Order: sequence, then C-alpha cells, then structure tokens
Amino acid sequence: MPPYDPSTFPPFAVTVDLVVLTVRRHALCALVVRRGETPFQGRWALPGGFVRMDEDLGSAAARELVEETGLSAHDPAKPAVGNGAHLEQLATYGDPARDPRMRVVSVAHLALAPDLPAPRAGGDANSARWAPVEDLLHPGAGREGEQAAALAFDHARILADGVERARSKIEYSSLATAFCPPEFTVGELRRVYEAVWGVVLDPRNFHRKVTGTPGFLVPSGGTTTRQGGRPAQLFRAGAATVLNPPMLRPEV
Amino acid sequence: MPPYDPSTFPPFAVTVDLVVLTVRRHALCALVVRRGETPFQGRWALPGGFVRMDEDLGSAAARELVEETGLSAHDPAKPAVGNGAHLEQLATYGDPARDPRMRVVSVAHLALAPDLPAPRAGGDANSARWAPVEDLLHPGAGREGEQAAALAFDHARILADGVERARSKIEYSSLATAFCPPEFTVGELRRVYEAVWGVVLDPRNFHRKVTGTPGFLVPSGGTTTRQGGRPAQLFRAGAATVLNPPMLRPEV
DNA sequence: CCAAAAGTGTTGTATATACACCCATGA
DNA sequence: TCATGGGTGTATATACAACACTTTTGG
Repeated sequence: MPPYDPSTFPPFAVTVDLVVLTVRRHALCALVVRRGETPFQGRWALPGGFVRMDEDLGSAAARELVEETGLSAHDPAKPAVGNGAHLEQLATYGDPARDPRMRVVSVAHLALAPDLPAPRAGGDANSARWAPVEDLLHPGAGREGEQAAALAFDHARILADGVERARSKIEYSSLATAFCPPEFTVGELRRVYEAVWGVVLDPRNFHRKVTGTPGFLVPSGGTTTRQGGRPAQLFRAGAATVLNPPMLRPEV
Repeated sequence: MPPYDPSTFPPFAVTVDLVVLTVRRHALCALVVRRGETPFQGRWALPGGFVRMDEDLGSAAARELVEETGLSAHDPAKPAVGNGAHLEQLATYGDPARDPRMRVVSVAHLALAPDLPAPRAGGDANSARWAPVEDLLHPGAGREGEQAAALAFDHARILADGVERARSKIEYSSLATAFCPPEFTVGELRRVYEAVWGVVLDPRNFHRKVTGTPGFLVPSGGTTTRQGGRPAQLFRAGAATVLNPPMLRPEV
C-alpha cells in the first residue's frame, strides 16, 4: 500500500454496521447496543465499527459479529448457511450528514442467527440486547414505559432495509434455516416463517411444501417431542439454496 | 463538517462505479470506457469516479451517469422508472488489493437505459463504447480479432453482479420497461426479456401475461408497424413496480 | 381419556404451457 | 398473393388453498 496522500482524493471514514436478526419468543428481534459516546450517547444503535486499513469489508463485518455475539460466520463473499450465522452485504449508506462528526460511509451487513443465549457487550457499548424489530421500527407504539427511543444515526432506515431483505429472501431461498439450530423440526421452521412474516401458515400445507422440495431439508434420523404432541422428525438444512417454486407469502 | 483529523480513523478513497446496461441488436450490452491512465492503461473499464466530499452516493452515481451518457436519472433513493434511466445501488467492493495505488472502496450502481445513439466519452477516458456483456464476461471466447481483454480492476466481477441483478429483477418487477423507449410494443418488450435472459419466449403467452397484469402496461392509443407485420398497439410503463405473479424465466 | 402437535388424503380453483388459429399490414 | 409479426381461444398439466382425518406422544 503506497503512503497516503490526501491531496489526491477526499478522505472518508468507512465503517461496517450489522443488522443481526434472530427469532425469539415468536418475534423477529434485532441486536442493538447502547452507545457510550457522543453523539447519540445513551441511545440504542446497531453494532458496528471502523474498517481497518488491511481488511476486506466482509472480514470487518465477520469480525464485528464475533466481537458482539461470539458467532462465527462464513465468508460473506460466498453466502452460505450452516453452523455459524449467515452473513451477507446489505447496502451502503453515505449521506454527507449521517454522522455529525465526519464524512462516514457505512457498509451495512445482514446476519441471521439462531436463538442465542445472551448477547455480550463489546467495544464501546455499555450494554447489548435483543429487541423486537416492531418496537425498534415503530417506537412509541408499544406498551408504555418501554425503552422505545428511535435508533441512533440512520440506523432505523438500515434496520428496515435489512428486515425487508430477510422477509423477501426467505421466500425464494432456504435462508430461513439460518434462524434454526443445526437440527430442527418442520414445525420449528414454520414458526420462523410465521414470526418473520407476521402471519399464520397452514401446518399441513407447509409440511408438504418444505418436505416436497428436493434438497431443502434432509432428515437427520432422530425425533423430538420438545414442542409437545406427537414426536416430530428432525431435519438439517439441505444443499439447496434456492427454492423453486418459492414459499408463498400470504397477502396482508 | 468538522475539520478532517486523520488520527481518528483510517482514510479511504470512495468511488462510484457504474454498470450501465442496454439492449442493442438483440444483445445485452454494457457501457465501458477505455482507461487513459495507469494502472490498466488502455484497458476497458466501467465508468466511475470519486465521490465528492459534500455529495451523496446516489448523487455521485447520477452525476457520473450524466457525464458519461447524457442520461438523467431519478433519485436512486427511490428507485423509479420513467423517461430517464433507472438507477439503483448494486453493491460495494472494498478488497484491500483491488486498486494498487491506494485503499479504495467502490460503491457500484446499476443503471438500465433504452438503446442510445452513441456513447460520449467523458472524464479521463479516451473513448467509450457499448460492448455485449457476453464478450466482456467471457473474453477470448468470441470471434477472433475482437477486443476481448479482461476488464480492469475487479470490474468483471462487478459487471457480473450487475447483470445477475438485472436478470433476476426483471422477473418480479416492471424494470424491463427501463430498457424500452417511452412508447413501445409488447413484442419489443418481449425481445428485451429474450435478450437479457438469452431465451426465446412464446409470443402469445407473453402477450397475455403482460397485458393481463394490472398496472404493468397502459395503452397509449397509437399503433406502429416499425417491426413489420400487423400493426401493434403502443404502450407506456404503468404505475405498477412489482409483478405478481412474476414473469417466469424458462429453465436453462 | 384428553389435549396438542405431527403428518396424510382429497378436492376445487387458479395459473402456466403448448399450440391451433385468425388478423392486419407491407412488398 | 405471400411473408411477417400481432393477437385470441382452448385443452392439458401443475400447484396451491382449504379442510377432513389419522397418528403418537405427555399429562
């Protein structure tokens, strides 16, 4: 890398911000951290940080994800689903006024994770928590006394874009399995769709659909009764990444 | 904007690169410019340039598009189709080694344009031309004696991502009309799909499909025989931006 | 036994495909 | 008249929605 010569180009700060989604208690939740520094001190924000000088964008996002959640991720250059979290680039935000301190371009990434124990705070954040995306996107509309202030910076917009991406992508890909543990039942997968889309699906038709799509699910052999009722077969995510025909999202 | 203090963050150069696609002579083509400077001097590259210090990313892309093609574009914050070109953010590329001179993060944008007269060279490019994407993505596989050297930097990858985005997006949106002039026939729209996907579609079923989707096409009243044969109705793009049910891309 | 969740079968309706067929123009 | 592209009708296959029904556990 040749030495930096600021006369040749305008200098920007480049950061990565993370939209980390999971399904908890039948609701789609996002990871937010409390800001310890000005601006927006004390407000909730998406986790993120500066990209280092010798680091690829996807590597920076994977590093932040580990720091915040302990989750490992696949190389985001090749989107994949498996034991770790799914990680992919979302979009880039560069409004000149989005950070009052300096000119920052943020490359947002989207991560999908199974239900995790407890978030661990990292970096300059005082604390971290999982918050239902409904509360974050529509602050004030929830129950009284809740922490419902708007997210810092333009993070509400970034979160909305990430949620929209996840909602549309589980329609035609096997990405919903990224919200599940390594082994899961058809019913658990259906509850993921229901939580992400905010709908109820017919259990019988859903079962036929997902088990009838070749390569989507592979039986792992075991069964479980952890949801009660009749024992359910356990599955792992199959090799198929694209669903054809897609899952149909019911009309609103 | 507070004064720049390089001690607080690593300084990056931020550029926009453009994947400008059009349909010419029944082939999907991209706009490329010949590089006048080192590195990759004399090689073909995607048009692009530095983002200015007070400029939004979408504004920078729209400015480059005007400089290179004379096309105006809608605010890419709100993707829209109409008289000007369609412009939307594609993805961001930030490999530390992608530019040998310095650390550059490039925010690539995708533009779709109707068939244009002749590209006009701008900036530091010696010349500009429309090239079939097949020739650019598979250099050496074409006819002998062609200019078929690989694109500069990581632009082949960016172009491939842009083409893939266009191919999948015309499936479920009305974006294909961005490749057409303001008034067009159903047959002309079908030839767009055929060129972008590299397939042949049944004219009768295609006609029923697009005219039967409410809001996709609105008749302009006139007719034309510019394709020969029986006069065809002229249409404009309607208000619908999402196609439900989608156009089905035939298996390969 | 009952409740709860898993899984199967059946049927009406919608949509896609394939293709026969007719229409309106230029040469 | 013929060639060319535009446009309509119709049969067959496929896929989905709805829902009755059976299976297998825990309490």
